Amino acid sequence: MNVRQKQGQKTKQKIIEAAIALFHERGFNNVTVDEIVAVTNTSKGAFYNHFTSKHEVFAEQFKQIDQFYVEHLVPQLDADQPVMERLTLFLELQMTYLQNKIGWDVTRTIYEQELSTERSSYFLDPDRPLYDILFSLCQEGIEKSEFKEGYRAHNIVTVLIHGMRGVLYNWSLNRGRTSLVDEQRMVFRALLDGLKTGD
Amino acid sequence: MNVRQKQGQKTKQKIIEAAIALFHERGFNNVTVDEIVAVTNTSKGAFYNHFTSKHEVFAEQFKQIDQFYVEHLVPQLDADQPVMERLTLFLELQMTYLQNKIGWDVTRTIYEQELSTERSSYFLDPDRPLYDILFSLCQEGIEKSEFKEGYRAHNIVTVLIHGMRGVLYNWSLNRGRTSLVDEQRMVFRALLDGLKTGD
DNA sequence: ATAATGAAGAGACTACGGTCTGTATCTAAT
DNA sequence: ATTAGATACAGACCGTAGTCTCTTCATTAT
Repeated sequence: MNVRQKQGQKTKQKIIEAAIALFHERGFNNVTVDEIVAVTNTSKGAFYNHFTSKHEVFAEQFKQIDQFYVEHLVPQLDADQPVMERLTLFLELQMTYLQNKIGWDVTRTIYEQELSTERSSYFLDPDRPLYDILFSLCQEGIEKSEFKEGYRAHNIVTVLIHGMRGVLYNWSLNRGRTSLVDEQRMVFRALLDGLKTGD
Repeated sequence: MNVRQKQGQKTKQKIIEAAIALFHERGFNNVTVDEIVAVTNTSKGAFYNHFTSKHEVFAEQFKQIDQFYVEHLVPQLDADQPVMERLTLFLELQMTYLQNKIGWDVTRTIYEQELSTERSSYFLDPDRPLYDILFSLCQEGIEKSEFKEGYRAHNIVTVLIHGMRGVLYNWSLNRGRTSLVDEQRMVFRALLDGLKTGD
């Protein structure tokens, strides 16, 4: 990385940090791009050279979310446990993390952005790590006959993703006034009960 | 209603009809308020006198959705059938209606608006007819022991709403490329299976 | 009949996300 | 060493949602 690129990355990082701090402080919608470039002593030109939109600054911390799942949540899952137990634990840990570390405003902003923008969507990216995590768990679950007959791993993942979306959308809609962890528990208890083999 | 109010309502209606037509024609984001007031020979003043935002013009047709549920879907439910059957049918009819008559762009716009605006939210309005429909069905289901022990009607409604939100959000996100009806079937089969009494 | 009130509406104006053009400077090819 | 190209950045500019002020005129009170 040469001098020029290094300078660019420094500016980009400076903007990210200032923006995230401001968003956290006063909420995404109450922070303007003009303000971000003002406090960082940069310019619109610099900002839009590094990001395609104000929303995209979020993508930075968003990518860290899946990273966190892979690095800190998956290792907590005990491979000796049934897949169902592991799924339940994963969902519990995931939602706890989102509720306590990420917060509803960031979640809301991401959910809003994904709907509004024509640009590339992270939710629709099939290579998203979250999908791999769920897929391999579901695959294993099917092999061990923990799921009802007739389900393909892909279908179960779809169902689970729908559940997550519903729970997270609703939590965002309620501006964090509901308990994400409690609602998640209620929804996925029913969902997983409906998916598992009746014995 | 005096002359003045009558004139006001006439203007409002004119704006609604023109706006809905334009939205339907070219998509919500590609229609500007300036354009709407131009084709209706009105003004920004008139527009914002009747609506608090461009999004709100949608609310008009949105209210018709619940109206439709009450007037056309609920009557199709056979009270002799088990509640579970009726719920399944209701969801099927609901999603078919949304897919074929309302469309993903309108749905997407509503879902986006509900997240973005600080203003009054229709989704959060406890008096929304949809909630009554679901609540009374669930209440009856509990009385007839069709649901697992321990569930309150209120909880089941919450779970169902989460399911709907997830399915509809995802469908909007995919810009109608997935089959809402099929995905709904998959999700709610699992969900209702998990809620019903195991016998 | 006259005056006061206040809603419906017109349209200039503001705020802000995003674009466009221009400039300085680093890098790479000759 | 010189030159051509690329890129980080500055900041003027644009488009559009939403606001503010002002006018008009139906309605109501006196």
